[in-house]
Amino acid sequence: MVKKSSAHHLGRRPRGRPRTYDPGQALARVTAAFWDAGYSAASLEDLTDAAGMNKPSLYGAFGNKHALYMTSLEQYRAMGREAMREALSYELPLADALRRVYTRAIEIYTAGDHGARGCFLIGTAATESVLDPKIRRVFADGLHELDEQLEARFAHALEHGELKSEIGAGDLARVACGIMNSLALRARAGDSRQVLEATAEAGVRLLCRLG
Amino acid sequence: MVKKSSAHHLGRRPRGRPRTYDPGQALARVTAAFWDAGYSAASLEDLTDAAGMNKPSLYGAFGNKHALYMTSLEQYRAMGREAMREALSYELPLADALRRVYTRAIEIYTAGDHGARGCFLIGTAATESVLDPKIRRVFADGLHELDEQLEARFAHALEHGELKSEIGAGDLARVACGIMNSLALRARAGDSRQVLEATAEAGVRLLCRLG
DNA sequence: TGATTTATATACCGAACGGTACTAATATTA
DNA sequence: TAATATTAGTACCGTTCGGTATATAAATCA
Repeated sequence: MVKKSSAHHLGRRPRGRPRTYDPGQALARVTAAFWDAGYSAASLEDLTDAAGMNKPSLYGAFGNKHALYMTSLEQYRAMGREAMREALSYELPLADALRRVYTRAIEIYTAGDHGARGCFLIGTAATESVLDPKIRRVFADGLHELDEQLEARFAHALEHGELKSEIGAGDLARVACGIMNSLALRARAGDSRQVLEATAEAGVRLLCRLG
Repeated sequence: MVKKSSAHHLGRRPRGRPRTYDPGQALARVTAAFWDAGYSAASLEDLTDAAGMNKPSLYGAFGNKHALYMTSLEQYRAMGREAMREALSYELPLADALRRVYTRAIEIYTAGDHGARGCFLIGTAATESVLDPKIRRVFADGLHELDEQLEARFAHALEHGELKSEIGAGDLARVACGIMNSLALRARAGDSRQVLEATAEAGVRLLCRLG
């Protein structure tokens, strides 16, 4: 694993030969490789090429392939959590907040050197989830975390009279999350940005009882 | 590929040694193996074990691993198309028709010897879709085929005054499809049947303007 | 400057991969 | 029953897999 000595942390160089890579950047490039190919199909050579590191260095920094992937997933979840937190405004009207969420999601899902890749969790962890309980745990946690962020926003809207619905905040959140999941899948399937945006807008209208 | 001689087709035994396997059943078992592990992680040994066939026989019957997977996908799509066609009644009210669609989907998604596996396309083809254009084509076609089945039903409802909405049938269909996609992902993530059913019901209500 | 520490780089390991010759078995046909 | 056709089964092919032993390079510390 990547260990920072206190010396390095304080600005003084650590003892041995210095790294030629930035751990966070290397991990992000590894994530990109996993994102394209999936966990099983991404070979260690793909990953070292992406990271610009050789195998022993990569192993020394992040452990074996499985541990590296788990770390990749955690980094992605942290990014996604923050992106959603920023987008899901409590000051904008509910519909506008949801629009920001979907717009930001579409940005993430359609980026990628080899074309749109959707959501990293959905695109790679879902496949492994049946036979790998640890990956399933992270995948499920990722879905539920978004559920909870959305549920809090819907609960706020229901409590403040911004939205009237017989459907509870939890169920509204799961539907809203589902629409986002669907954007991820459609992006990976190659659907156009226009289709993604239209689907998101229809979802917003249904959820907010507009139109 | 599996070839049937005209003699066999007419009930007369073909010339050589007879098969000890049923091609359709073997393919279904291969599908189950792919469904659990994904395309890349399913080894040829996994597949032969599942099918009860040895490697040369499997190759002779269906071609190489990629061709076998494509055939698997096609068989699944045919099953799914028929299941949706049956469930999506034009005689029942729209909400009840959608309920049947989601109920049938949940049945398929939660079956599986190693736990719920979701949708075969979403659980396995989505991952490969970025780097494999042929798989992406089948994956996208699968999504769009369901879109069209649903769109036709929504268009029918709008035309016959069963549903009033400013949102077009196409967008309604993509949202309805998205909710089903989300059921597939949540099933694979291990969510309970109860959660899946509640999410589906909330989707039906939103789509049909109930509650 | 020599010892120590840490990272890089090469070369290699045994195992598993997808795929295939080759042989044996089992049926029809002539 | 001999010839032919088709399948089943074994054993093996070269390649790639994830992972590691070993040697070298580059820094600090004493």
